[in-house]
Amino acid sequence: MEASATVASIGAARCASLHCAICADISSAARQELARLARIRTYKAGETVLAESGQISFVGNVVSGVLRMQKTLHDGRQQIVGLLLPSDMFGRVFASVSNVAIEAATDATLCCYNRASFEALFDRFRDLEHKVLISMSEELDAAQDWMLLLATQTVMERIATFLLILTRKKLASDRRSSGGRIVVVPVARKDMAAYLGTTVESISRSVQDMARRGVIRIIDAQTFEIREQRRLLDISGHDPIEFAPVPRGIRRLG
Amino acid sequence: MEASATVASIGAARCASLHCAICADISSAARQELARLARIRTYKAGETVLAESGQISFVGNVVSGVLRMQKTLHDGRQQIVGLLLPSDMFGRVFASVSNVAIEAATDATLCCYNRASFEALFDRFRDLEHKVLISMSEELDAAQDWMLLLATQTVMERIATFLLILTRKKLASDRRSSGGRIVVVPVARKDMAAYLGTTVESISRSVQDMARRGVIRIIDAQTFEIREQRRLLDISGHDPIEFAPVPRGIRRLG
DNA sequence: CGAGGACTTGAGCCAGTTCAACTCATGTGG
DNA sequence: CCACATGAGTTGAACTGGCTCAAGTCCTCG
Repeated sequence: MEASATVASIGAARCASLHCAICADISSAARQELARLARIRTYKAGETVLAESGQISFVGNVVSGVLRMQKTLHDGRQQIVGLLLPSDMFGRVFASVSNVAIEAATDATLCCYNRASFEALFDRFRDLEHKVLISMSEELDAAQDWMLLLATQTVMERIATFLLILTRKKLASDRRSSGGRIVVVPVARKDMAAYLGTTVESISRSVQDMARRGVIRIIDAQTFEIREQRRLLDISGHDPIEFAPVPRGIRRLG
Repeated sequence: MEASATVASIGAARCASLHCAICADISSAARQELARLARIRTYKAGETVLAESGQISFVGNVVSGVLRMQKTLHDGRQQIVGLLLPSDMFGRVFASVSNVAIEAATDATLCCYNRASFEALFDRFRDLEHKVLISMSEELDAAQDWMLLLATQTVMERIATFLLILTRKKLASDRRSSGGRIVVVPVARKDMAAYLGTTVESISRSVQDMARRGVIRIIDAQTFEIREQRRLLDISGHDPIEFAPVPRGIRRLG
């Protein structure tokens, strides 16, 4: 599938304009080098970016759309271990083969760097390697949070947590949003189920139940209005502070 | 509890002799610096090394015993997100507060470094920072594997996987072992349950069942003989190659 | 010896799965 | 433009793996 992706190069100026996590907060020299290496790739929903157990020839970050990182058991059961939203980094430095499959959950645009070339920049630009380490650290935190969620929480609690994380991410990315009352789930029920470790049926039942109880209002299958943030927090089983608007360190989703 | 730990400094020679993951495979200059910073701390089973949401004042690696990394929901439910065995690194660089609690699951000896001093060495010894990045990468892989396990596998499958991972780790650490037929679970049932996302009762039932079916033999509650490796693999739901003896990259447990 | 902890075993129950039927919305081609 | 297939989501009903609660055994330690 990889072959089907459209590839294009971009200028240094445009690279900075794409609100890209890697390019942000690094020296302009490093940014220029990155822009030289950057290749824009576009994927249709369902296409594979990196295969499980496949070569990791490039890394990069999401410009638009959503990627899913998923793992599959040999009998077909699968689990999404992370969703990558715009500005999130994907791929893994210093790893030749991937532990997870990375697929486009929606149509997506990615800013990609040849992995070897990207790693080679670490020697000249220390802040780049540091940035990658910090990103990995946040991903690990998120993974550990998710283990707790998968192992101990009910389906309804998981959904509440998921909605709150989406709200927080939205607040963090655009300040001008309408008080964060509207949440758009960026993926279909199937992916939501695979991420939350449950089934589409159970998701449906819990979501409808929350709507019946007035905690949320269903605008469409992907769009919800949060009517009672406080009760959603109670359901999620988390301390309110964990979902305080625009926290000190914005944790990534995947 | 932290205060109760016994602290002692060690000489450069002894540091290398402790088969310590951080000191291995780095320049002798770096190893000397590390030895100067190293402090040996000992903990009794149950003591806290780093508290959840607490300051991360030091990092290091396990010399003997087992640490558990665990997270607790505010209603008390908790989950072990990683077990740290001898030679594993613990703590988190560039993070001031901890996302997980790190506790001694058994009596343990740790080789510790002041976090700030440790991080300061990164400028002079690039291979040290690289080593930390690789270690974090492996921890992330393990976390993603565990998410798959927690979300999709049955309790029996999880136990089989756990035993196979322990077998592989044992094979990797001492070659001279007796064909890897004997597995010693290094923690009590309660921790095993918290790690596998289940209860002590369910563990007990599944283990007894595997013994009844002749897959394993129970020597004592912590010690098992693997009688039919092949069937254990089938139960685990993994490809045999994933548990090939002494694989290329030895993945950590937590 | 008694207390307490670790592990096992039994019985009942329930959250969430599975299977199946249904409603929409979208797209395709004759 | 309609007939029909296809996929996404919802709802219902029955089933079940694993949890909870309770009662035991065995071992260790003061």
